[in-house]
Amino acid sequence: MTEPLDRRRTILDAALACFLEQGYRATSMAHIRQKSGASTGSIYHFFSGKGAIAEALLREAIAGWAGLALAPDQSVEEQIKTSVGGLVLWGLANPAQAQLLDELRGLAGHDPELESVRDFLSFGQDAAAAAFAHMQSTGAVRKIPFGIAHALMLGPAYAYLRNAPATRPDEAKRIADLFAGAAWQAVRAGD
Amino acid sequence: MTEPLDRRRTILDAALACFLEQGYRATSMAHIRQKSGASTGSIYHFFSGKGAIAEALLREAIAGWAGLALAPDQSVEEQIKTSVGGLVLWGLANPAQAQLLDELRGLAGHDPELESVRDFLSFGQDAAAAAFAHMQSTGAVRKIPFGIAHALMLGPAYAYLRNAPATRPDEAKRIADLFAGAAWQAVRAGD
Amino acid sequence: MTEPLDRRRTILDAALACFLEQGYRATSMAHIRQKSGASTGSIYHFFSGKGAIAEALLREAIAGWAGLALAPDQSVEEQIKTSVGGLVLWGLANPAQAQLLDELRGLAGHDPELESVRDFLSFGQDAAAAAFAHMQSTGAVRKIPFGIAHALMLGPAYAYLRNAPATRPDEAKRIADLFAGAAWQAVRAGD
Amino acid sequence: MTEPLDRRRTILDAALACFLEQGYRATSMAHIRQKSGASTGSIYHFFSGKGAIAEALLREAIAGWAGLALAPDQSVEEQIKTSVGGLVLWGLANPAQAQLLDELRGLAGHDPELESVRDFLSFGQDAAAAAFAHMQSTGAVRKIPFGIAHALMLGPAYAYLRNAPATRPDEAKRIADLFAGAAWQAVRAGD
DNA sequence: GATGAATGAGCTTTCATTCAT
DNA sequence: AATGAATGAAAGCTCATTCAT
Repeated sequence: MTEPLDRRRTILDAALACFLEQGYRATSMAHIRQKSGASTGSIYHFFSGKGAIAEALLREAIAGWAGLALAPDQSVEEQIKTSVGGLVLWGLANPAQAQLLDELRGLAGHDPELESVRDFLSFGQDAAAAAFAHMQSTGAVRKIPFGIAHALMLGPAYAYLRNAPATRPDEAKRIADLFAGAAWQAVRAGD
Repeated sequence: MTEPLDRRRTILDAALACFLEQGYRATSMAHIRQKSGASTGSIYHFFSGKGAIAEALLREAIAGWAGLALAPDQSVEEQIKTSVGGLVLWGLANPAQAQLLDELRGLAGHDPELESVRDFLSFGQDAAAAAFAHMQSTGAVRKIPFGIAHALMLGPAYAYLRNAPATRPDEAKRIADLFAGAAWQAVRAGD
Repeated sequence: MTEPLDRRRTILDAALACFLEQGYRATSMAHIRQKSGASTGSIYHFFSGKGAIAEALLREAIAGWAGLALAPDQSVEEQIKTSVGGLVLWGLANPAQAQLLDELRGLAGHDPELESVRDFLSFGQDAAAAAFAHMQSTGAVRKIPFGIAHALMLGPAYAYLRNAPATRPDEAKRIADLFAGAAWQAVRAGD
Repeated sequence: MTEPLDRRRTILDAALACFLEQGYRATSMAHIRQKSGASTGSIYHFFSGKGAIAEALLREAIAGWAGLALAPDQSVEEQIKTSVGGLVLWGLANPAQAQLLDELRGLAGHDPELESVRDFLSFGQDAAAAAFAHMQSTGAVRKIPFGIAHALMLGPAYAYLRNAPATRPDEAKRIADLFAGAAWQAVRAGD
């Protein structure tokens, strides 16, 4: 079997490679076509456009990073630290995907072809906001608007990952703990 | 003289208006031409391209925000709080410019036509790194790499300003203090 | 049996709906596929292409309108009035189909994929020409080329139906009589 | 001067040639580009799109045909005969342009890129309607809706020109008179 | 009878930039 | 200083049709 079983998979892989190499904007459908070996029509048979490919990749990338809200038996402190630390660990282990995520987050605000990406990301935000509201109701975290809390917790991680140098796994663990600790300090209920 | 004295000014104003309305990427030279009333040739007489217009606007925007390193007679705590708080105050008072700054920061990493913007921004980073190194040498702040410290201090502000709601001046002050305080807590020398 | 007996019928109905909604040119095979629920392959199993679907629909539409030459025991005046009046009545009662007929008549002249439609329509013309030649041989109508006579008789009806407003049945009868009378006046043997 | 003075003119001429040869729909911007020798950008510098080129050509074509309402000192009968006969004479003398007019009239109803053509044509209709209303107020023509009168007067001419055979000038005069006479008979005030 | 993946030429349009005047 | 005509590569996307299963 020289022919790949799943053409859709081939296209996604090629697109991811292109996006990581040159960025989303600089990647044209022609690039993806050449890299994947699929025809133009085949690509559009599976995806409605460039934005839809990005969205599919983003869903996969984020599925690879555990997600903000999970493990309900953890303490609030552990939940937050796990979320933030997990993001940093994932980002340092997958720097290219993290940069893609960052680029798409930036572009989604302005680019109509990334509307579905915008919706997808804001959906994640809503879930996080709900989880945080619950934490506030137990008195575990500061009574501040979610927008501010979110910025305090994840802003440093996003900012760091944007320009992070290559990092060895053991270092990555220490850095992740550092950001996780800072996030907790920033939002824990005041003394 | 019905003709404005400074054509260059007219072009910059028109470009800023376009960038704020539609974003940098979605703004074409034709848009700027129409909004400014200047001819294509005139625009290229003053600016070498779209990236150069963006850079000029960015320099003006950043000049409007005091800058990281200043007032050498302040304490380290005051310096950091002033820097971070000042960024937040400026961003809440000039939300459109703050969004432009954010968009350009994101694009500069990938877009060749924004190379000079990238250089300009990284120059600011270098100055900030030097100032932080000095603070570390006095023992006032944690001994962590500048990249991490920078992310801890300014990451939350950048993240918040990206999606910040419209804010009244008195509220803005409180929010700025909140981010300034958090930045100081995150990097002050450990207890 | 949830599946309809006649897939061909389903496809024709869907295609007609599409053509009426958006016009023939703007309707893609994909539209027909979606509206009909049939697969691409199924459509091509029954029809050799988009033009063939149009032709099939046109045959049905025209079958619904009695046709030019009929009822040989009528007087020439009645034959002509019946033909023209019948066209107008049919067109006002089926405005959407009439518009489709008009669109296809216009396109068939230029579009290679509508060659069979062109042939079909010109076949009708030939029959009408023969009938008219017979009328001329009896001295009942003017000795003018059929092309001119045809334009005089049916031109007004086609022109009116193209933009006709919605019409109540009783009004339609009066309008049809008006066009029928004018057609007869235009081609009857001169006084 | 080998270089044409007016690039816009060159483009229009090339476009007209293409439209007449292959029809509007079958003509691509690439065809116009090749035939005119102008670059893509140059074409779009002068025209906002294919529809705008068609509109410009249509305005010229119609300007070449005197127009419905003119010479106010003519009798109503002369006005109508001049209009209809003039259309036929023009159409037989310029069969290609007449076919283009016909094609565009047909397409303008459905094609969004011909919206301006539709507006232009309906504007002409409005003027004709006003002129006809005036004729009705003097009692010279039948009291029938303008839509019907318009179809009676011009429908035959349009229908004939669509398929008209090549015609010698002297024959054209006779045919034009025939259609003009029929138009007048169809709408003159009843005896 | 039926499916839908695959094709690829072709489409209109955008755009930053150059340069003769 | 200023003009605007001219450039042409590149973009995202459509679509009728084919064919192996």
